[in-house]
Amino acid sequence: MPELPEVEFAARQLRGWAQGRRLTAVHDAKTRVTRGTKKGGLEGLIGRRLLSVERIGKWMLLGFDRGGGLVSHLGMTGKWLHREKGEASASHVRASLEFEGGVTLDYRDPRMFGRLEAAQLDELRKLPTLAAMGPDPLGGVDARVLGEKLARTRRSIKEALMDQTTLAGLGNIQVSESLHRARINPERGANLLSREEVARLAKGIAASLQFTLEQQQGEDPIEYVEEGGDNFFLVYGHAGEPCPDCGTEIERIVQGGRSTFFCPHCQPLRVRAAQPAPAPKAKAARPKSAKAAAKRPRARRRS
DNA sequence: AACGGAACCTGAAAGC
DNA sequence: TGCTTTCAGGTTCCGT
Repeated sequence: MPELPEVEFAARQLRGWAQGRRLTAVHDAKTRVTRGTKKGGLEGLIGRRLLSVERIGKWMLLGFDRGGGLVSHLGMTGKWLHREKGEASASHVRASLEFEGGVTLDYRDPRMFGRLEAAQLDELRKLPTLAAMGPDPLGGVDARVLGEKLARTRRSIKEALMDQTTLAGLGNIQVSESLHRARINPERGANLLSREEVARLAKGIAASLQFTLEQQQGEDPIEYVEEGGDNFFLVYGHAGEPCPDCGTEIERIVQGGRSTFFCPHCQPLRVRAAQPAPAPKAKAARPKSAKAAAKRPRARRRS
């Protein structure tokens, strides 16, 4: 699903496709995606030029001339698609923006967890969620600031990092990946991490975001892991498969109703002296097919 | 105030 | 084979 790297990629695509162009028409189906839209829907933006695309965590803020604004959240399944004139549109398109020069941008969102709302740009900035957003971790995380935030909560580190006021833009995937890189167990108390662990975590977060962003290149629309895209992640979606570092089976647990993936050997719950990795049993290969790699085990039914 | 959990939504996959 | 059930997840809302 779209998290910070995917939204950053989407923002760059939107700039390339439409920045500087004037909006000539909009079509938006009346779904909950555009719920909350001020009267007049997106039509109020017609005739205005797209000046800027800003990313705030997983949100995007599009700035138009004369103070116009459009806020976009991709939810779980949303994505912006560029469509040439005459090209057939995809399924589940909830809104379309037509710009001068034959550029049409479709907002596709099968599960409708996304959101599009037009209003004055300065009004949109005041939306409670946006106003409360924590620092942006792309490009580097201030370990001291992060440590101060974490010290104030007794939640698990997994749940604390999912909170957008801690850092803006981390989701279920990036949190699992970052904790693995930092070798921290997801169930550890956020306020109980050592200074050194927080420093490792800050580095792990930045590294994971950077790595994920590097996987998205070119003009092609993004394919999310859940859709069968390549699962290049270290632990996310790899339950039951060997840890890439030590070969131990990666585990899946549920925290706050969400899946967490981690390696019990590299990320022990109790800090202990370094132990040798279990005898590397003939380094079982990761499944090659994207489908198989993306698959995660279902929760076992109780009998 | 901080936290936990349900609701929202629909396609895909598992279960029967 | 085909119908039914379960599951995923970001944010919001509500109850404790």
